[in-house]
Amino acid sequence: MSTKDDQETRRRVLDAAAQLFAERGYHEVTIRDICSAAQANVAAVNYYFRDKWSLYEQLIRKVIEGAKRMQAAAHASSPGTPPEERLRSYIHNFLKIGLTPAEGKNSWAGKLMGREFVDPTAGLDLFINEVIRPNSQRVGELISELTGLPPEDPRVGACVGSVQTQMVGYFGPVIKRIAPGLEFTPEVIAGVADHITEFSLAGIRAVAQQAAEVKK
Amino acid sequence: MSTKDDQETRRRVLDAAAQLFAERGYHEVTIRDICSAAQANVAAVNYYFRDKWSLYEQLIRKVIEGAKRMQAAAHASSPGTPPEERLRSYIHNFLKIGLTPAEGKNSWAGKLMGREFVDPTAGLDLFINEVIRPNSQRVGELISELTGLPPEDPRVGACVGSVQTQMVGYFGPVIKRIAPGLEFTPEVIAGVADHITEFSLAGIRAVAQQAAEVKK
DNA sequence: GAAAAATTAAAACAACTGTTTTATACAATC
DNA sequence: GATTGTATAAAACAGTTGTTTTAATTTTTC
Repeated sequence: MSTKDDQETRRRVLDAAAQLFAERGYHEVTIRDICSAAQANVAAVNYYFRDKWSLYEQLIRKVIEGAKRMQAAAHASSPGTPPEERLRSYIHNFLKIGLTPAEGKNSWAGKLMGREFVDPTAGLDLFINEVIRPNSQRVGELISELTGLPPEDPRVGACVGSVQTQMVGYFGPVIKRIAPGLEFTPEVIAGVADHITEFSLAGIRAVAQQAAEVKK
Repeated sequence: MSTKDDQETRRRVLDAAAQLFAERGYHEVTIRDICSAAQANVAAVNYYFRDKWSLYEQLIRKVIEGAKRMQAAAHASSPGTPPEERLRSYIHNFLKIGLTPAEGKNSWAGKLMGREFVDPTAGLDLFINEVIRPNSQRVGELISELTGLPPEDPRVGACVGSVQTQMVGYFGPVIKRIAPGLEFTPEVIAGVADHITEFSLAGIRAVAQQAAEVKK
């Protein structure tokens, strides 16, 4: 029926590619790197996946799927939860996905996402459209709820930006150099999430208060 | 005495390189691109600057110098100014350097700095050590003053991170795709700076308040 | 104005990239 | 058991990169 090793090298290539892309980014990884790490021939990538990009795209889509599932789960938190706690769990979840270091099986996914913020490819557009944008909208609704401002208000958009940039900043290349020894253990991640949450909630309330004063 | 065009092609190459590097980043610009834009021969880069990297490094160092002068001027604001306003002018200055669109003569400098956050090279290390780090320290002192916490306190560091990431976020690739039509006019920049300032001041005060409560 | 130095131009180099081709081994199908 | 389809391997290809070489030209120096 099936071959002795039924697409086994295909999987090896896929695994090696995930690992390497997550570590170094799309442009810094060659087909030869991948095939060498997967102990396969140079032609394997073009044989199983049409070309280098299609291989990468397949991985990106996996990441997006995973992120969507995670976020859906996170947003489905008990409907009675106050917006403050919904914001906190959103932030915590986002950081957990992206910062948890590589060990478990799907650890490359978060790294790859972070990579896209640093060394963007066309994959970033996919990611933004399917993950970031819907999330921004929900965060916007949350902030709208917290401030009493309509979701389209530019001040709400600015707050969404402040929340997102604080999170994304932890993926970027600067943090690693400013704080080289920083290990992202679950406790550290939770601490970061708490800080961003408290910091942002205060900022959001200030914006709301100022808006109310202007209106008066 | 001096040549008819006294290193004129050298300057042309340098100008073209600045423009192109700022637009596309180090890796995406070839020597041939530069020389073609400068209407010089392919060998010009290697003749005047030893190699591609040395040319780039020279530009990075110019950026750093300019940024240092700017920051020094910004920090030398009247000594009686309250920390809130010092923070605001710091943020505004940083954004102005980095976001003001290309037209004037030295416009490429800010773009190049932003590029390093997106597509980092060894130049980022120089920039971090000579610009970001000293600035972070001053912002840390500012926040220390605002919160009453010692500068080494991790909570102060977290606040510094929140301020920096909000600013750097506006350089990244995500903003351009979330808000594609956004033009960074002086008014928009001032608006962004004001938002980040108010947002962050509220966050900082919240951290201070929580710290005071814990102590009690 | 001749010799020396500096600059520009054109071509060639060597290394590397993604991809394709060709050949060979192997399993499955009839 | 010959044929067909699939998987691996090795080699070659075509394009691009940064860099160097070799000549020709211009400019400076004496």
